[in-house]
Formats: sequence, C-alpha cells, structure tokens
Amino acid sequence: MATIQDIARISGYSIGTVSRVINNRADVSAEARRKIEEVVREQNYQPNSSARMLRQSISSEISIVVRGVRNVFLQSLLEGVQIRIRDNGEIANVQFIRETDDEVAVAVQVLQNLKPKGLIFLGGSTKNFQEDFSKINVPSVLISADASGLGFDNLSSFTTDDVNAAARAVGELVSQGHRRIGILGGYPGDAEGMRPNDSPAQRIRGALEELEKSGIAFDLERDYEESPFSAEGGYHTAEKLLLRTPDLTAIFAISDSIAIGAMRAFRDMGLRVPEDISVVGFDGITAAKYSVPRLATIQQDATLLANKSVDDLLMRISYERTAVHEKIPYLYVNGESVAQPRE
Amino acid sequence: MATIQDIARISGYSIGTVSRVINNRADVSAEARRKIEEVVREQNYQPNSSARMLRQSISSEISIVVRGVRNVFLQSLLEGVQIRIRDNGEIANVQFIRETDDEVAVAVQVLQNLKPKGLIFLGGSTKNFQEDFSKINVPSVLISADASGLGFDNLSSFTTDDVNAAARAVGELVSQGHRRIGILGGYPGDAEGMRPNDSPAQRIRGALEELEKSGIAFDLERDYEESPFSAEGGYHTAEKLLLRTPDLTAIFAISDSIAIGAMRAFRDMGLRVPEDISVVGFDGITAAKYSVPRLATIQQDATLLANKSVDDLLMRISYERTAVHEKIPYLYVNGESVAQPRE
DNA sequence: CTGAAAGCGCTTACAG
DNA sequence: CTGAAAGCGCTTACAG
Repeated sequence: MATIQDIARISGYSIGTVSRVINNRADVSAEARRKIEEVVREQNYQPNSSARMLRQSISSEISIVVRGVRNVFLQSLLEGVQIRIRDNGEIANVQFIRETDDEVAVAVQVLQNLKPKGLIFLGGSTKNFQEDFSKINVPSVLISADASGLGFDNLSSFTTDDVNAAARAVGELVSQGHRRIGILGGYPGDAEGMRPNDSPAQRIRGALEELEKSGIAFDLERDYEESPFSAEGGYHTAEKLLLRTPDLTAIFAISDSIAIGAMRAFRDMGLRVPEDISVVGFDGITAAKYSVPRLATIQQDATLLANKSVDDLLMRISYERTAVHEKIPYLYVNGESVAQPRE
Repeated sequence: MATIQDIARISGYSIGTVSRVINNRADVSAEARRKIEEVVREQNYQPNSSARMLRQSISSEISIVVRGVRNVFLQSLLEGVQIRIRDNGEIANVQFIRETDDEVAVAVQVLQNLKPKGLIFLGGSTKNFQEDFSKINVPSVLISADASGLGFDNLSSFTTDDVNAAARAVGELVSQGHRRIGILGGYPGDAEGMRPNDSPAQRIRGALEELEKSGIAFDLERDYEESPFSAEGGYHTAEKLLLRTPDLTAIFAISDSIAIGAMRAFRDMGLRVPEDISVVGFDGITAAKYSVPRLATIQQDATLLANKSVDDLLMRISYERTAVHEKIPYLYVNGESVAQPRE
C-alpha cells in the first residue's frame, strides 16, 4: 500500500503539498496538482482513513441507527439510504436496535466509539430526542418522525404526511359506506413514551379527525387496539379487537404488516376480506402487492424519503446549513381488501 | 474525552503500562492492574479506535457484505448476525450490493478502505470466491453457500442442507400423489456464473434427485423456469411456466418470496391454491406464516446460521483455527398450500 | 514488571 | 505557493 510519503517521494513534492492536493485545497499550483494527481492515480493511492480520523478526530463514516428490526418498511428505507450513501462515495455503518431500545442513547455511544461525521435515524420516538439529543453535535436526520417541534438545529427530519395520509385511508372506508371502523396499532396521545409528533400518533390523529369530520362515532376503549409493527402483532390484536367489538365492518391498520396479520386472523376466524370486513393498511411494502386479497394501502415513497434525507445530511456535513423538516408525498393504492359493508 | 495520557497521569503509571492493562496483557502486576482499571472506570475511558487502527493497521470492525438487497431471508439473517455481533461487544458495518454485483470484488475494496478484522458474506456465488477470494487475507465466513470445495483456509461456510431440504419439500408433493411437478427459481448446473455448490443449484439438485428416485419424469425445458429471488420474479415466472405447461399440479419454489409471488399469479389466473395447484416454498420467512393460504415450506434456522457463523468468525479472529464448513438442520413446515391433485 | 521512545499516516498552523 | 515540523492517541520492541 502506497502512503502519502511514497506519493511525495515519487512526485518530488513534500507530503504537505500532496495532502493539500488530496484534500482539494485551493492554494496549490496547477503544475503541482497535475503532477501529484498523476502519481496518485498511477500508484492507486488511497489515504489511510485511520490516520485521517486520528488527526481530525472525526471519522469519514456515516452511522445509521435502525430502530425496530422487524419493521419491513424501515428495511426498504435502509436499503434506499445505503444505496444513496454509496452512490455518493461515502461509507455507512448500521446499528440495529430493538423497538424498545433508546436510539439516542445508542447514538451517543456510537458517537463516542466511531465518531461518525453524520447520523441517520430510521424510526424513532421524539421523546428520546427531546431528552438526550442535545448530547449529539454532528449533523443528523430523523426519518419517519417529525422533529420540527424539537428545535435542534443539527437535526433534520423527513416524513410522510401521516395525518393527511391516515385521513385519506379512513376516508376511503367512509366513502364506501363504513360507519363502524376499527383502528389497529399506533398510540393515541402521549402514551408509552411516544409523542404526538411520532408517526404512530400522527396516523391515529389523522384517522380520528377524519372520523369526526364524517360524524362517525369512535370509542378508543372499544374500537381501537394497540399493536407492535409486525404481522404477528397484527394477528393477535386484530383477533382481540374483533372478539370485543364484533360489529366492526372495516379496519384501518397503521402499517401493512399489521394489516397482513389482521387479514390472516380474520380468515382464521371464518371472516372473508373484504366481503365480511374491509382492511386498509399503511406503508406500501412489497408483501401488500402480493397478498390475497391485495391490500389497499397508503404508499409511502421510500426512495424519495431516503434520497432527500441523505442529500440533506451530506450538504449539512460539508456546508453550514440549517436543518429542514419536510413532508414527502404519498399515494393511496387501491387493492382488493376494501368493499362496501354488507346489507 | 480522557486519553491514555490522562489515565497514565492520574494512575501514576506510564502509558505503556496502561496500554498493557487495557489490552489484557499478562505481564502487569496485580497492583498496577487494579489501580489502572479503577481509573479507567472512573474516567469512563474509551480507547481511541482510530489511533489503535493506525498503529495496528487493522480496524476493530467486522464488515458484512449482503448480496441481494431484495432477498427477505437474507434480511433476517443480517438481523441475527448484527445482533450476535453486538452482543459480543463488537461493531459491524454493512455493505449492501445488488444480486448481480460481485461480492468478492466489493470485499477487496472494503478491505482496502476499512481494513476490517473479519468479513461475513450473506448470499454469494462460489464462482466469485473461486476467482478472487485469494486476494482476501482476513478470517471470513460465507453464509448460504457451501465453500468446502474451494480450499481457502480463511473461509468458513454455514448453510442449510439444501439438497436434502429440497428433496424433502418435493417428497411432500410426491407423497400427496403429485406426478406433474414444476420448479421455479434456481440454476441447474453451471449456468449464469453459478456453481453447483451455490444454494440455488443445490436446491434444484435435491429436487431433481427426489423426482428421479420417485420415477417421475421432469423436463427442464418444459417444467422449470428460472426466477430472481423476489415475489415479483415469482409472479412473472409462475405465469410463464403455467401458460407453457398447464398440466402441472404442483410447484416447488426455491424461495418463499418466489412462492408467494407464484400463489398470487395463480390466483390472478383463476386457479385456486391448493385445490387446483399445490405450492411448496423454501426459507420460512414471516410472510409465509401469514399468507393466504399459509405456505408449506422448508424452515431454515436463521438464528442458528447467524450465531454459528459469528461465533466461528470471532474465534478465528482471535485464535489460530482452521475454517469449518457446516450444514445447519432445517424443518419442513406444513401449510395450507398443499393438497392432493384433483380427480 | 515497568518506563522511555519510536513510529503508524495523516493534517495544519507556521515560516518563508 | 511550498516545505519542515508538530502532534493526533495509541502499541510495541527495547532496556533495565
């Protein structure tokens, strides 16, 4: 492996000048730049990142913290983020944590150990950010929760417009004539360490607003069941909800995984989807396109979320910019899981 | 942030001795060890990994290369691997590459840039290893393809017994009375840069052996269709296969994603699963448990594959051991997607 | 068992 | 515009 010493010796310049060329500093003569760049190419020289990090006491990597390893939508988001980072010639490391772990606490530790130059959070609850994010001083992005209310100038956030999207999903059920609609998943209000700006809460909010606007009665105690973001969670909570409230004719699940588990539960209870009960999901994961019946859902734009987030982070790493908070458009996708209520 | 200098100053020992304590060297007095460890704890000292890497010219990270971002089974494997690595206090970075990319070429580059102390490959074709793995000199593990024939002493491999598992899956179809069985996915023989030891080829082999043993005729041109590892791939190739060969009564898909896409395609063609056509998958992903109908499949033990692979890698990083090649047990899981052929 | 010192490969004031 | 030199925080022969 060639080092900066070799390049200096071969090119006839000092290592200082070589370093300046490598780092694209302006104060180098065109002549020196040309010659040194040629040698760099010839020798296939790659700067030693450890030495660089040691000197600058910051790594050249970006750390990604994924909260909720079972969440299929986050996986597609992660894929998009990784690809965008690589396409920009940057390197990322990933930390997977459980849905119950504290992503900010993990990030603080990662920051100490790996010294990333930027952080990306996939999934997360604004509560943890509120409490501990002040310990983090590198540019960061939170994807899938709105951090605008938190007031950190090094934290951007990109998210689907959860309130409107959920309202749209419920609106589809209402327009089919449903008046007895159940909700699966999410957290109403300030429960369980969640905050009103987290997407589970936002989706509930959008759904409730739409119901109210349509003059449809809804009772959280009776028509709603909390659920983890998984098919397994959806299966069990759907069963529980429908045993308690058998007159429901439609379900809004705040994630496709939950919806798919719910559809399977209904089937096992002897109910047909959509003839006996309609289901709408949220996310637009692959499984929703191939399920039987095909799931009607809100399609989030994972690619756009990923690309915008990475681009914003890279800009803020290199230049002085303020954090932004942006809502990404969604699409309602028809499926086979919604029909008019019986009789 | 405390440095080794601070610990030396506070404890009254030299930085050499502190370094020896941190690295658990034997040649330190109990007294010195006790005192220094106390100061380390008090100061919450974390060695600077960049300095360490620079000095030792090797990173303390493990790099994971995932080939086939769309492959759901690899995602669950990745999850298991990550968790096992973290549970052992180690740090991993992940590189996602496309199914068509060369995982060994990427690894060579990663090795140069990140200098990981070990490599884990999720998915991969032995062809690329055969050609270029000699350039890689750190302990490595290949998961989901058998590398025993390659003869690299720094490359272990862990894989499900694909031949027997595929034979078992097809055997279930045969025992139900099926004689016209189609196969979806995989590569027979040496096609497309695949090698006979790669799992797609092994699964085909097991299936063909079982068919032959049962005296069932099979024509690759007529009864088989190649498919990418995805629901989308399964959807299109299943349709193509059945339009060409409509007398098939059962399908063996070499992955659950393919099987799920196939079931959806059959439904859209007006066929019922399993009444009109039976389907068996391979992998045991979550979606298979919640699909309608539930998919009969081979359940691979992702957790055991992940744990054994990580444990083996960590042992070989720390100690002089030879690489191993191990087959992990599988389970056949009954579903609702298999029935006897009609009439 | 311990300390003093070299050196890993860089970046960056400082001088000219 | 360029070079010489300090120093980032460690590890590891070397000497005692």
